Amino acid sequence: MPELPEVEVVRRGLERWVSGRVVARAEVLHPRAIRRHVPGAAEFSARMEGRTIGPAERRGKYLWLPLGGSDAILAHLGMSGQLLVVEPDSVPEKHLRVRIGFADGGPELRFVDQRTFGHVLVTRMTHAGGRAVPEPIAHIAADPFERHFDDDGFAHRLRARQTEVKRALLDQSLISGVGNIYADEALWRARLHGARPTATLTGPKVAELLAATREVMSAALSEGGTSFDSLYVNVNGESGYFDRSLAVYGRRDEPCSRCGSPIVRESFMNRSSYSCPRCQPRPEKIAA
DNA sequence: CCTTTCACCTGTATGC
DNA sequence: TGCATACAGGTGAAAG
Repeated sequence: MPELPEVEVVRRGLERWVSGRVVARAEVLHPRAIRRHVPGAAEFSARMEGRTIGPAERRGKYLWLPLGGSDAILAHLGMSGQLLVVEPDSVPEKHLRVRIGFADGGPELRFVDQRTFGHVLVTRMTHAGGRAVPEPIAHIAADPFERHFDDDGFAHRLRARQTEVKRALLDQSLISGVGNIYADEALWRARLHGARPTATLTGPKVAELLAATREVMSAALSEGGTSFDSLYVNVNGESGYFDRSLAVYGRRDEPCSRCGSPIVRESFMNRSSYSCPRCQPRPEKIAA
């Protein structure tokens, strides 16, 4: 379940193994993997053949490889997507969706995705949020590690929302890169229950939550990303693993490391939320 | 316009 | 054993 730290690990792998190389051919093995490339598979391949891959970039959970001329290969790993760099003659993976070969005859880039929630496409670049980004993600907010992320603006917009704080953290148009795992971890660090109405948070509390978000994702990145079901694999096929450092996620009934109370699991948006019932008390419902 | 819900997808674990 | 069900959950379209 790649979130920002895992995607950043992949970006670094692409930067090392793919940037600077010339695309020779691209093959689409599953149409759903390029469903957001409207012109179709043939155009997808033709669009990148002969072009040189630029430095790998990322915003939140999206990755892209500039092709020059304001084009880029944009990728999202979804739930189970992997970008692998492997020898061209290596056995095709069971869920191989797209393969991109290079003119130098070296290792090829493969997009492998069991659940095909992820996707790849070639797109034009545009300008959004003070930065050149691929057109399809112009609506995605800056992530908290971007140089120009606006902390005060984030606090202001979050507090103006009529929703709960975990929903806001997961809203990629407000802040990008945060998924279910790190949202729970950040909320635990900030001692907030996910159901807390955003409008009741003070500015300093939002700043604390933002700091906690950065801390937990920095820690994950320093250890190479998190994985739970072995589906997440970095660009060279090496699995990232970080779950020992998680305080609450997936730890139902285990003692909270701060107060010893058993961690509880609650259903949320057809997902799971984990929290400490003592450190993060659920806000009382206020009658309307 | 803002917020919430649901479809999309498949492998693994669990229950009867 | 076999079948049904729950679960993992990011995204964006659709609904409210």
